[in-house]
Amino acid sequence: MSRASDRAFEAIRSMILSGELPAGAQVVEEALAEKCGVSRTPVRDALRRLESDLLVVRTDTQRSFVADWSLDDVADAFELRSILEAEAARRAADQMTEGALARIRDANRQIADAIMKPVPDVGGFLEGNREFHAVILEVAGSRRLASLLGTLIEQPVVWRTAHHYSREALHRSHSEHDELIAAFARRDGAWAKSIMTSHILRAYHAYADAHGLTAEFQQAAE
Amino acid sequence: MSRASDRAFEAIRSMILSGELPAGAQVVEEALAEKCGVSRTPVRDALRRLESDLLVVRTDTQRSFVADWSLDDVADAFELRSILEAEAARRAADQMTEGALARIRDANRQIADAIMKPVPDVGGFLEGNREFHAVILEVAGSRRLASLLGTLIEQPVVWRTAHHYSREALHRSHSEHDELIAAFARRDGAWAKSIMTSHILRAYHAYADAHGLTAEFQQAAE
DNA sequence: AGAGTGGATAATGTATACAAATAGCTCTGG
DNA sequence: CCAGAGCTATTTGTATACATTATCCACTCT
Repeated sequence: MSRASDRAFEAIRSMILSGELPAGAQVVEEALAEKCGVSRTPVRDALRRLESDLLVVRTDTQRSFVADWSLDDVADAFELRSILEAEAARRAADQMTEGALARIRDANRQIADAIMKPVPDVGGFLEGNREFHAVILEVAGSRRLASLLGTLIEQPVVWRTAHHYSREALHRSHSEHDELIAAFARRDGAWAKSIMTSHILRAYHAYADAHGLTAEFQQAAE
Repeated sequence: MSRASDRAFEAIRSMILSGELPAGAQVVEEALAEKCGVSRTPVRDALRRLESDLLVVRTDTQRSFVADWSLDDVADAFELRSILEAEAARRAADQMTEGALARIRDANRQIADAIMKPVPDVGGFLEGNREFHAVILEVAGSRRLASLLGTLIEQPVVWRTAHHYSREALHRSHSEHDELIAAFARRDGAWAKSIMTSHILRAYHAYADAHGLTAEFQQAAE
């Protein structure tokens, strides 16, 4: 990870996720190269990787821009997630081990800690949430499925809008995780699948609500 | 498409799909550069793209190899396909238009032509099959879903082993397509979904059978 | 005034040279 | 004969210069 292209990748990625490079902004190789203190070569490499992570898009004439996901795109991503992860939950319930269950419980404990604070620790929530879902995918067994999903799940849209989730949404998410844990503990695949489906859809609605508000705020500010 | 990196991409891709670069073989930038008549720079670009298409994998120490999909990996890919495309079929049935239906029928007619020949035209079959499924995904409406699936569906494993499918498997596939068309014509989503699920699973079994035979032949030849 | 053309500007594509890292081999010591 | 250290050859990473292509703007011609 000490390679220049890796550093450039991380740097640009965090610029995008933090909003320093806003959605739709053109990304210019040389400007980023200077900013990262490397030459254009590793920056080009990093941009290709960000492109396959769907964080950057290129026009037909090779210009690169920060991906600007439409509401429909996001809806598609959530729908994919709900279909695939529900199936993963079903399989995970069948193959659940005590060790994995413990890791899942730990992840949800981390989420509990994060949301109990006076000011919710959104970073902690997201990290716990990532781990929670990652373990389920891992137990479900499909490595490629897991990596594909990972790309979608950690998309910047979700990341950025998580900060707009309401306190209620965070708590509801936590208690739904508890329900999933119960389903896993009983090895009840059908139950797990059903809960996961509504869990993801609820997350989508929380996103849509938050985004709607954000859009209004932005309009009002102009 | 006249860029050197595009030409390199196509050239290397066809080397892989044709078997000229066999699964598991190391791919060396400079060797390919010379072969393609370009410098290493566009070859590096092409390799990154092939990597995100899952045709090339890299070790932790940056060496690149032609992807060598295990039977389990292929099973995962088929499973993903069955889950996602079944859902797509359900949605496509609800939103089917006459124009799309005509394209689907055309695609299956192309398949019929290909398999009726004295020596089945596998290339024609694959092309018709690609179009058949592409239209369904298109009608289902999710662009990102479609592009993700496209990557998986056209994987080299499937491509290469299609030549080993039995005559019966090709004909069965064609008649299952006819059944799907009937389901679409009736706008019967549940039916379409159910047929699609078994259609994909049957394709997987055909693959597994063909692969098993191939493995035996290879062993016998050594 | 508007459409279209031309050239200046900015951005990306490509080649090449060199640096760094990895893999494979030989040689030594036990 | 095996294990391990060190060297060599191979391969990839990075910087830089130059070529190519796209964009933008001013200018002309109708």
